Amino acid sequence: MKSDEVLRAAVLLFARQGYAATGIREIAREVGLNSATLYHYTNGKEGLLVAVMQSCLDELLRSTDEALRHSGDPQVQLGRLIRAHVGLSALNPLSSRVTDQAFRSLGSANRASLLVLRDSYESQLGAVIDAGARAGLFDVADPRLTRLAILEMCNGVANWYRHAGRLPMRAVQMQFVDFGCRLVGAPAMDEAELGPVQTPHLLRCEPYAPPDTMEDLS
Amino acid sequence: MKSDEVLRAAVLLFARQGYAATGIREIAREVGLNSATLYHYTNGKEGLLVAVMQSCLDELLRSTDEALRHSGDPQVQLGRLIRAHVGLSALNPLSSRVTDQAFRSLGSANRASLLVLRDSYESQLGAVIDAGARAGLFDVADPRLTRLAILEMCNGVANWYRHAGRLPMRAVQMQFVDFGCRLVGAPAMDEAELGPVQTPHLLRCEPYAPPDTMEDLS
Amino acid sequence: MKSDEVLRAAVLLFARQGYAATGIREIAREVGLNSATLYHYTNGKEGLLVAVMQSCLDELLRSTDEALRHSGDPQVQLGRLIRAHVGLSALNPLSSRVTDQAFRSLGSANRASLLVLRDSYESQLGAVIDAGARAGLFDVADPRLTRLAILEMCNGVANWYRHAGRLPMRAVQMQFVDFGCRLVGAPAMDEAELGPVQTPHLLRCEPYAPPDTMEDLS
Amino acid sequence: MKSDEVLRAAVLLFARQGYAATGIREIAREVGLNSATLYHYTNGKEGLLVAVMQSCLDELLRSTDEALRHSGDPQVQLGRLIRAHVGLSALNPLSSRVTDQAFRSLGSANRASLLVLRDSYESQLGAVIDAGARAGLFDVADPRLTRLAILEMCNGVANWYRHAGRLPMRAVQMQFVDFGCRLVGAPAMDEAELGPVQTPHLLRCEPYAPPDTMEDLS
DNA sequence: CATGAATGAGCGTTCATTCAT
DNA sequence: AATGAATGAACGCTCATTCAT
Repeated sequence: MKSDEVLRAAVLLFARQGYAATGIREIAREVGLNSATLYHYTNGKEGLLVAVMQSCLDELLRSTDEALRHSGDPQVQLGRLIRAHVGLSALNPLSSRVTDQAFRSLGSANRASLLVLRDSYESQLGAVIDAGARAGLFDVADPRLTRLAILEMCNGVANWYRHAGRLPMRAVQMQFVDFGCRLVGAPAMDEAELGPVQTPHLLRCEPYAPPDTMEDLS
Repeated sequence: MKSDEVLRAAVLLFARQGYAATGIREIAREVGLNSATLYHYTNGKEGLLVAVMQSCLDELLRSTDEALRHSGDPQVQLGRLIRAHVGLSALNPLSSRVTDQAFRSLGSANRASLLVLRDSYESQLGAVIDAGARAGLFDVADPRLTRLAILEMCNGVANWYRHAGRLPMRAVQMQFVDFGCRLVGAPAMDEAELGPVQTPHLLRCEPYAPPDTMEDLS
Repeated sequence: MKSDEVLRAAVLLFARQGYAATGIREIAREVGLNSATLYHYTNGKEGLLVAVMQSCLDELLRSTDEALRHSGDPQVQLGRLIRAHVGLSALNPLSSRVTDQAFRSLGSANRASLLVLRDSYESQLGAVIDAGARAGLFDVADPRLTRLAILEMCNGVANWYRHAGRLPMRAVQMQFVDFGCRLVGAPAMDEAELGPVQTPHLLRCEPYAPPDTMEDLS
Repeated sequence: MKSDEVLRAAVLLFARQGYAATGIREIAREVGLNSATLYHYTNGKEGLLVAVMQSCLDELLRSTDEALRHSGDPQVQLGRLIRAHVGLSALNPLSSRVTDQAFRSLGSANRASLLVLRDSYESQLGAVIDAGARAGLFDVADPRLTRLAILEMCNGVANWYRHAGRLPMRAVQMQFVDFGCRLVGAPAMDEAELGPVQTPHLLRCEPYAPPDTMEDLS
């Protein structure tokens, strides 16, 4: 669909240059449209950003639900949470990056409603860590700090992961699950213990970015 | 000095709104100057950004040197590296944040020269991890991934640390040293083993941001 | 007919917001059409305006003819002219308002041809006043100024008359006939002397505007 | 002053083409400025309009005060009110025209505050008519209608009066005072009875419009 | 040291209109 | 009869920067 093409072009440019530094004429040019035509497919520049962040956060929450539903064991939950988060970020690095960095570019109404989604995710992660700590399964000195460290570590994946990279996504996911276990002081887990694989969804707003154009992402 | 006031105002606004979304009139207004006058103190908007990033990266490299010089033991080096990095980020969260996020706003010449500094830091961190791994002191499956995880985790500090926060800086530093040890699979260290305290420098470009104005940083 | 619906929507919006401030998409939306479809029913935006002004001025001239034909007495003619003009404006306030104010929005060709109609009306009014003055029936110091005063007074009716108002149209008409007589220094007339009632026509372009939506007309 | 030049250019174009149909680049070109420079002298397009309407309505109210203060006799008050209003409109026809027609182009905040001024004027006129009627000095069948007729008649002056016209302003003023007396059924007054001459002020926003450029005002 | 004035370029957005379907 | 798609032009406005004073 054309409107997805527009979305993908927007994400590509937002990720490369930042939201504020990207013009809608630039986005339009990328998909071969006049800038006016772009308004048939979108609700304007902020509308594009909202669409991206919305679908990215929706998917994050959806996969979070699925991750937590599988087991009541905090360590399994933590592992599945990280695997899902990393999978989403690795499969959709540009959308994830934009979602992470562009809150401040939103108008206050949109910012508020999207922050609700992000906060919901973060507090679910926090709850899992707290539960593991209380149950004596985790060895954490400061659960809040641990949560922040894990979060930044996982969010960071979008900053460097490239599809054409050295490691397949599955390996990166499992490495990060291991990082998570280490950070909470829990024993290592193998893939079998995590339960059924969660396949991350490719978002309709995620552009295909040829590897060489991504050099300058940061 | 007046030019430092300007620098601090710029950092404050860049951190809050992003470089592209901040106008130089806005910066000038913050320090009670006409926007034209500002050009007596600076080299323009990008000049301000370069000055901030330069001094932040310089200080990061300086403290890195100091950290590595103290001991040849990879674990001590890693701990001191993290302690310095976290200290710098916590004491100068706004400058650190700007430095981390604004590479893409630089012209290509400035970007290239500043990336050299950042890459130098990152490769020194990488070298320490590799050394620890080769020496059998660390238990790392993929040194490169480990380096990235540690980096993002430390960089992330600038996104949430507040001076008026729950934990004193020293506690946060030691927590992150512990996170680093866990990630590389090394035993925990206490403060004594790290050697003489490294006092992070307060950058001349770091603004004092009243805690309540920082709520909306992300 | 659908094309009349379009016309009425246009008049409503032109009267409320002005011609230049009204978009054709807005007009189309009002009648539930796509803006492109609207071009099947009209000759574009200016075409709509021309149609409105044309029919309003045509009707003004038609009722003028009828008014003058009935009697040769300048006072009766003046009274019938005013009664007709006020009746037309009161029954079609929105169309009249648009017709009065939108000459400047016309292209030069259309403006010229429609100004001919308006000038024709105004000079017929002027002729009646001149005739009454010459015949000693009127007491006017400056016929031209008197004509202008009467004209503006009558045109003004469209600015404030509302169907749901305090006074019925007939009463307003007779009041203004009286105003006219006073301005030319002629004795008052009662409705009988004016001859057969002239029933103003409801223009096909006159929209029905619910009284509460008309509060903000000026 | 340059900002007055800008104001005058704006009034000229607003009067000729209407507010909505006038671009700020057009205004800027008229005074030989870049459209951006215009923002050093003004608060933008609506700011220009507000300045014009404000000063016009202020002056109307100021002269109204002066007119009413001189005498308690309703007929003298009415005469002085009309003389002042017509004088203001004749000396500043373009500003008056814009002020009369552009309420609907204002944002709601500005519209509300300026409507207060206009309503204040209109109700003072209404009060004078009511007083004359109650005192038996006037012979009015419907004071409200009479007020509207006088208002439209006076406002209309700005639509046709030209400085280079046939009649000097003073003559037009006295003619309209006479019209007013006739409309309220009061005896004619000569200039002496009206009390000291009120000299209307030339507004700083009133442009000098060469007579030939004003042909197309309506 | 400081500023008001100035500008070309560009911003996000809307415009009236056309045309293939 | 109706519309989605498309566009060049223009909208009001802000930008970083320069320069004479």
